[in-house]
Amino acid sequence: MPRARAQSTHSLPRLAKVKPKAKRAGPGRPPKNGEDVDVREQILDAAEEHFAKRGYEAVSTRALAREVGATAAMIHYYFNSKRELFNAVFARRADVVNKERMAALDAYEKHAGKTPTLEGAIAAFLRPVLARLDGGDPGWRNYFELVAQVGNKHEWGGAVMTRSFDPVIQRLISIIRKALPQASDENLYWGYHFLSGALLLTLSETDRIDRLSEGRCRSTDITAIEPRLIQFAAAGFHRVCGDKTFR
Amino acid sequence: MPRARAQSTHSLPRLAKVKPKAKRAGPGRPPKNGEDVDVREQILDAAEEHFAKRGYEAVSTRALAREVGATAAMIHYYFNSKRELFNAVFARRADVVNKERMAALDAYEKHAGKTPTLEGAIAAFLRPVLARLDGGDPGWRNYFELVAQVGNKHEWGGAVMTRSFDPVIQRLISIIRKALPQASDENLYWGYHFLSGALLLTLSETDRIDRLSEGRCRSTDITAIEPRLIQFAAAGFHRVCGDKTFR
DNA sequence: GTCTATAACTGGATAGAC
DNA sequence: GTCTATCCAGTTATAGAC
Repeated sequence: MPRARAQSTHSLPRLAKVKPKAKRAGPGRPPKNGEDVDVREQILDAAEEHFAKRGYEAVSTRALAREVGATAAMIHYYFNSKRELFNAVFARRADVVNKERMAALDAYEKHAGKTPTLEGAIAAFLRPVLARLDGGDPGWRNYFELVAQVGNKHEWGGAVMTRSFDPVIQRLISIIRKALPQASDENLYWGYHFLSGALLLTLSETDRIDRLSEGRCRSTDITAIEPRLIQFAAAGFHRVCGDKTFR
Repeated sequence: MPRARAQSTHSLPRLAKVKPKAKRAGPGRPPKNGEDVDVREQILDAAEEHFAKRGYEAVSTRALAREVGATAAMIHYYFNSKRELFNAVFARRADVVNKERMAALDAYEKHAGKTPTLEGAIAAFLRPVLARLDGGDPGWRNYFELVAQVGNKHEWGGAVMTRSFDPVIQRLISIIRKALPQASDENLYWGYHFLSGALLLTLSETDRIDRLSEGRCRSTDITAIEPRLIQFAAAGFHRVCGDKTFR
């Protein structure tokens, strides 16, 4: 039962606080202007980190509040409920990465003209994600860890991922279809399913492969992963979509 | 929801304690002998189902107990703690599938002699898992869903998966190495990483691909997935392990 | 906007009767 | 083995002071 949030007029004259953090925040759409890192953003960051590392259910709003020096009441003030906080976390960076991916795919298609390659399309699709994984920003790494978990969770995987990422994936598949004009839709979608699994496991950055390989591979080594994933997936698509037994 | 037994029959009719249990179970090491479907097994089944569908943290021991007509105290009697219950759930079927996979790989290597193929080795590795996914047993489907979640969870993925599945994976890689004698260990492990991701997403059985493909593909359609995954992964391994730029 | 206080409830775990 | 009763720390969420 969503209640109305407090509506504060743009008031300024606040009692002198020891710590003037935020300018002001309206309901759900707080200070856009960007100097001080406001509480809302800090809550999103903390939630992102802990949802990713320990799972949604394992994290309490109290603990999140404590971490950013606020109280649990503040979380409800900004987000109404824990579940809506999760949705806000998930959507925040999805918009960014979707735009970038879409632009990369557009640019690639333009550049490739009528003869796009699988490798080129997949590379354009992966780059915006892998670049941010590799960039050292812990916020993005946490976010992608969370995506990996959600994508492999029966309860949430279908709906949440579809809502957030479908258009850009259909765009990718439309380019691959040009590279493999003889491929059936069924085979194209299965190809994407396998690529998606490989990518999600990469995003989760468990140290599984580190242990398995006794240190030869590191799950954070994007420089090693990126060209290999592109080639692996491209070869896989070719085989699946070209094999007569599947047509 | 095939819960076999009705609740509140806990008076007596079924178990006459004729069974001379070899020894009285200590905590966590309960009745080994096996005619009657005992409470311990029912708890494991219920835990498997709900941990898989909703996640470890979201499930309470109380709710599990209620579902099988027992009390929360019983869970602690058998398993000592919630976390040990999880470990028991995870280990129970891992042993079964590991034995079967190992046997399948042994049989394939024997049959293939000195010229094993990637396709053959991967098929032998996948079959014991996909057969049980396809078999309609909800227990196994729940279990594999759980594996998919754990495998993509940063916190548990590395340690839990390693402990449970490493030997059989090393066995798989040793056969693939014979099929690709020029491949570096690094490339072999990355190849497995991608295959593993594709498999885990398949195990999670979210209806993601169903939605994305608008019904053309169904995430439960093992008959469609199995040959495609084999070919996709085999082609991917070939490409990654044969590409000079990675050597 | 941010706090304290508290409502209303659920969590895992244990003691001890039978 | 299985139950009831209990402990108590923790949970989300809300009310209302400032």
